[in-house]
Amino acid sequence: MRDDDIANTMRALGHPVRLNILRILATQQRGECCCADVTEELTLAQSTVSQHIKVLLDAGLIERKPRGTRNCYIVQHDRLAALGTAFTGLVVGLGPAAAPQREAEQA
Amino acid sequence: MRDDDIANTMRALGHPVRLNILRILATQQRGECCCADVTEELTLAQSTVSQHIKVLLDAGLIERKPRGTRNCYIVQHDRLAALGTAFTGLVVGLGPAAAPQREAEQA
DNA sequence: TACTTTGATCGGTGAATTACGATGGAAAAT
DNA sequence: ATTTTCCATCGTAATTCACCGATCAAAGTA
Repeated sequence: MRDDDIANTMRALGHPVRLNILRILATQQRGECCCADVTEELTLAQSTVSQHIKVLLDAGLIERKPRGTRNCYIVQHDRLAALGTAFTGLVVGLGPAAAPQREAEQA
Repeated sequence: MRDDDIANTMRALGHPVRLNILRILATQQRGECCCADVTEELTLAQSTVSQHIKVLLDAGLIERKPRGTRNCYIVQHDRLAALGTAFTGLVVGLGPAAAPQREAEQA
């Protein structure tokens, strides 16, 4: 993962609403979670939510899964793990301390 | 660390130039590293570099240390560690897998 | 064949970001 | 005291972001 990628993914996570969306997606994942579900938990317009979702999508942090008339989204844990790894590498490279370290992922 | 903080810090890291600055700061840290040093490694204007530094500063990722006529900057490893922890917590909260995990820091 | 639901996408607006050169002020050197 | 060095900050232009309402296509339902 090179700097541009890391920066991109970081930026995708660099908005509270998107962190929230990720969380909503994760917690409701048992039942599959579509755009409408997310929207109704966030006081934002559907188009805005859709746009945030697109950002997460482009960053590879979630995946679209068409389900009949609706689109469900699932968190890409391996992508998150990859970022964790990259971050670790970065921080390790940065010096004496503070190296988060991932340790497990994708089924 | 709440969502806003995480998002802010992530956004600060969400630019390749800033990742670079962080790295430059870290590697040259033996000698202390000031704005001019950074600037001459990046094909960017001094004012632009200064601005990027300010972003990192505001995010608490680096610290300013006045050294006579110049300002030196040092990476705040504990802050990086804090972000690592927060990220870990987030990812853990997000589900089944992929939990980066930090394990050491500040002298 | 309508009609509805879902959600991506378009167009627009205002705010923020990124970049630059120029200014100004503080400390060091002369 | 004057000059030089360093760099934060200001002003500005171009770009991107965050948000909205409106629209349109696809798939399901009547």
